[in-house]
Amino acid sequence: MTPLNYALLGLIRDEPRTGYALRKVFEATPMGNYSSSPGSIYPALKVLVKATLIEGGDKAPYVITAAGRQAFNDWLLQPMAENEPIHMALLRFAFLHDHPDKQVSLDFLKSFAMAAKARVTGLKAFMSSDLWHDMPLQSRLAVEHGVRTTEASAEWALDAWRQLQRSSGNDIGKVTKS
Amino acid sequence: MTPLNYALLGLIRDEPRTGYALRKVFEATPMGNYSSSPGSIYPALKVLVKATLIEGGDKAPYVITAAGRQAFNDWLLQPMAENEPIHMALLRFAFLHDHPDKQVSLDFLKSFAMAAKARVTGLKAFMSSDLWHDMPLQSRLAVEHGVRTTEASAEWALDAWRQLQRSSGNDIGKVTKS
DNA sequence: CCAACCATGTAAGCTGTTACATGATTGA
DNA sequence: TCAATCATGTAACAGCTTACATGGTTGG
Repeated sequence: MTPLNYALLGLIRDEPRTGYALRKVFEATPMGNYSSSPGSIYPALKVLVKATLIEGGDKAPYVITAAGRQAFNDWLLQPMAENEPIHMALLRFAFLHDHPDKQVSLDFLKSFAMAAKARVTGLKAFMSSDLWHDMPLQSRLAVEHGVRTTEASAEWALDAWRQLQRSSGNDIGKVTKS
Repeated sequence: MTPLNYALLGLIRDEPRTGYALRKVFEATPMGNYSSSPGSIYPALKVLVKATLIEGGDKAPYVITAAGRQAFNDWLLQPMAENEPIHMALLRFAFLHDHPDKQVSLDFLKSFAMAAKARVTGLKAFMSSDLWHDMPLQSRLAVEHGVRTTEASAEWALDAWRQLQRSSGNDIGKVTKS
């Protein structure tokens, strides 16, 4: 299961879509990072069908299967690891939207903030090493960039936590949905 | 010429190194994003030798050639494009350190800040679109993350500009170097 | 002497991209 | 009718990773 596979699976979980509709999503939203063009999407969809995570596809929209839902949830529910690429973690977070329990999203954001802070700590450790002092200014500044953006990431997580916390409450409009 | 090729070329330009020494740099510094392990580095070095951008290599350190220096500079001296991946731009910036004219680095930072701001504008445009309002909170927050970190990027560029501006001045110790 | 590190390499495979091809449908 | 868009696909390649293999050198 590649990143793209999960992205596709998630979009299909949200609502049944054809391959073409999926491509449109990638074109129209910042999810475009996850590929785009036919050469990756159509083969990936076939893989998902073979793995019985989705079904459909003869001009009909793809639909997620029970197994697919299971696999997708397993993936979603892991906390963020320190070495998980940030865009991966964000993808997972975005797909937590229809999880019935808001607390899951809140917990995820906590783990996100922890991971980001751990990375900052790692970079700062490097900045105390011998190597650091011998580096030219431009190189040191480039590392600083990493610190700054990762700190911004961590702050975002905290702000997002607060926003989500005071948001309209659990699972509006999806009571007893199968 | 791949990202890794440029990273290797730059490190060899800074000082002659063996393949192993290059691997150590990737292991020991945040440049580790640009690969690591033998399977990528040694083949890449051979490619660079074949392209006559570097020479050496029989247990001897690789050294950059005149053609290599030329190619590397051509790559370095382009301003940042809006769609250039940030880590690429940062790699280029880091390698500007021994350019005799500090102004080049300053100009690059300006283009970096512009590119970052343009991206923020793009994201904000998306946030005014119809799609935006139909997106669930988590997805919107994920997009916000992009805004926050990209803004941090732009601010970094401005701060870096100031720091570089008041730094020790042009080309210390490299007057009349061929 | 043996573990650890120096140093280089290859083979297989995974992901994804680019570029192309195909044909149906729809609106001006 | 003709361009645009819907819709799907394949072939070729790029770039990198993992895992393995190999042999030399050095320090305890």
